[in-house]
Amino acid sequence: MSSPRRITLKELAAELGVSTASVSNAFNRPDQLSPALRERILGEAKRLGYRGPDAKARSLRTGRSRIIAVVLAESLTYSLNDAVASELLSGIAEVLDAHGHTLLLLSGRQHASQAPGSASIADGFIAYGLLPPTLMVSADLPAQRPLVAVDFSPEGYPAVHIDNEPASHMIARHALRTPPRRPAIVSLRLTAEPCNGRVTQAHTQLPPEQTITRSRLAGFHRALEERGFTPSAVPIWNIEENTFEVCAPVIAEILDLPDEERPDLLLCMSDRIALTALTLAEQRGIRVPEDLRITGFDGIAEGQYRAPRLTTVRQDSVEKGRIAARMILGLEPAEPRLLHTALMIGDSCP
Amino acid sequence: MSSPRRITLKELAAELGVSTASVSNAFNRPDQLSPALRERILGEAKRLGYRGPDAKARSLRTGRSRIIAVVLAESLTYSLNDAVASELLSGIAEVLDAHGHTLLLLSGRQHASQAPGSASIADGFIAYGLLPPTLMVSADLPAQRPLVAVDFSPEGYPAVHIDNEPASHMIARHALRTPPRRPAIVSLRLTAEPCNGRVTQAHTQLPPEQTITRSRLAGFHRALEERGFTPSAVPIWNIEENTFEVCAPVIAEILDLPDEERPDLLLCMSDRIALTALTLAEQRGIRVPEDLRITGFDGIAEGQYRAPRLTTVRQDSVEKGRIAARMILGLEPAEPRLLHTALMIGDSCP
DNA sequence: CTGTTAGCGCATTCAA
DNA sequence: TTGAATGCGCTAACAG
Repeated sequence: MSSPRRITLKELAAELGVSTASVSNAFNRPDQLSPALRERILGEAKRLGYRGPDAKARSLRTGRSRIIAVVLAESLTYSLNDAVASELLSGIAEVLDAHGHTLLLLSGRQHASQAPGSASIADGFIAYGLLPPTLMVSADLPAQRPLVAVDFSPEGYPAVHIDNEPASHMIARHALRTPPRRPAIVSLRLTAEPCNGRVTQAHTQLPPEQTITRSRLAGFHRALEERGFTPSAVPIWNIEENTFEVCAPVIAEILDLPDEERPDLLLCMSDRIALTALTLAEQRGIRVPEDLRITGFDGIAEGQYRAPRLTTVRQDSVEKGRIAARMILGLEPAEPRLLHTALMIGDSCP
Repeated sequence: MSSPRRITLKELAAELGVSTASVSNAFNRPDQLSPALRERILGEAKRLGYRGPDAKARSLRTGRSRIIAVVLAESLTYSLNDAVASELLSGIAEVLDAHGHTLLLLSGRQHASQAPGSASIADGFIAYGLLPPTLMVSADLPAQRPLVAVDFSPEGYPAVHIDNEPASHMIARHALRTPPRRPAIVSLRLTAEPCNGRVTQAHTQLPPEQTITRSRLAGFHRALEERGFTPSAVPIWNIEENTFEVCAPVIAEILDLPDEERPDLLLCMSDRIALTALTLAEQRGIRVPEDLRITGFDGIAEGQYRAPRLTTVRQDSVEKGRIAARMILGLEPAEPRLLHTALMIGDSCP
């Protein structure tokens, strides 16, 4: 079965006895040729199975591919299963779609090792949570390609953020209205060295521009201080990956502490963490919120459908994606943006 | 701010006083030049900010882009929020990543209208749930590009499926062991005309090759018949989109029927539908499984973490994605595949 | 081991 | 309104 090589524009032109320019125009600039000829060309094209100009050649020639790459910090496998990342992608996809662009998914890891090539096909980049290594080959060089950052702040590029510190302060403040005996914090990727468990003095924390976690922690700490707690005395457990599987053992470690040591308030940095805590607490017969109050962060749908409903901070990740996409398409100025969040008081921490 | 035009391979070669071939080889075929020269080239490249061969030109020249497109039946916005579609994408991404390929996301709709161009950049296609219109420009033409179908069966292409009919039969058989008084079916995109509500004789059903729903219905009906029910007497409600928002009103309609008409068994064609039913039943004080038994389909994580745990059929969408990806990369023969499913007996229908 | 050369398929000048 | 010519940046033959 010899593949009947895809017909080219040139061949189509030859077949019709017209110039390649006319065929090109028939597809790209209808006003540049007579309707009659255009119709004839399009008809013959369809008859011969010519589907229009080849994207590879077209993008080489024009320099534009109508492809925007999204570079994700985590693996695609992980990101696609994360509600927040998925929502971000939804928002991006919505805008790109509406403007005839398509979405290329890259992961930071893959990107670094192999296939450093396919990146340069994109007209622009949206980076989520980290700066793609291939783009910072030499940091002192001027920005070479349009890039918008989401949830981190690389120097020299516009970034879209939510108000992490105030949001965290707000929810912690709410939670602390009812004074806990033993508050605790469950953070997400806070430490420089991977750590699934209790954070100690030995751990160094990631720099604030590399992780939103630091801002969230700052917000928690400010609220704790205001309520008369000593922030440094409040234990922190850390989690490296926002999945049930990774969260569960850490949460179990917390919940299985002796009654007199077990926290009665968990300030969690994501809804996934909070939901895992909710599930494991249920399994152990720990009552929420009577014995244990839990707060989340993100406002993902799953946390609002189940009972008890999660007390959390809602961030609009879809909108974050829309804005990033509009920026990269030049539909709005590429300047730093800060989105606001909303406190959602559910049943897990009334 | 004049953008310092990206340096080209040719310019780099000139700068170094070597041929373009050597530079190309330095990046693509290390064994084709002396380590010394290669090192010199790579060093200078880094110094000048040359990131390697341009993907656009490279793909034109070689004919391959290392990009695989996934064409989704629904909008990207929808698909990215659907657990099953996300899992499929995860599986695909996992394999593509591992082999240095990247993932281009296309939606059937967008694809049809605009940007028919960017599709031809892909080396191959994985179509989920529908045949991309641009690919069937003339059906009688031989298959022009590698394509693998998932969850539907276009003529002339390999397809990856699960055993929908036996799986549905299996779960319905289980559910009917405890004879219900009033069983009902909640289907997903069963009808040719969009319908969110009760399905009547006036509705025509989609042809089996276009929707897996028909197979699932057949499985349910076979089990009903075996248990002495008249399939045609069992009411069907249909839902067009697998989201809480769209499911909720239809489920509400069912649950708000007078007690003596309300079904006491819901055979749902997706976990999302079943979970919505679970949530709405809870809100109404309808006890599951005492007053209402519910079965799902898919085996998504969300259904297994919550209480009561969903009785469902688990399909491995991730593996489905892996297989499709391996086929499109030529890592395994492109022939029809049928994946098996597993009955998961939870609390919603013991 | 290194250099020269000829396109990949197309969009866009410019001339007719 | 149409056609001929040029090269986008690169890789793969081939020649040296």
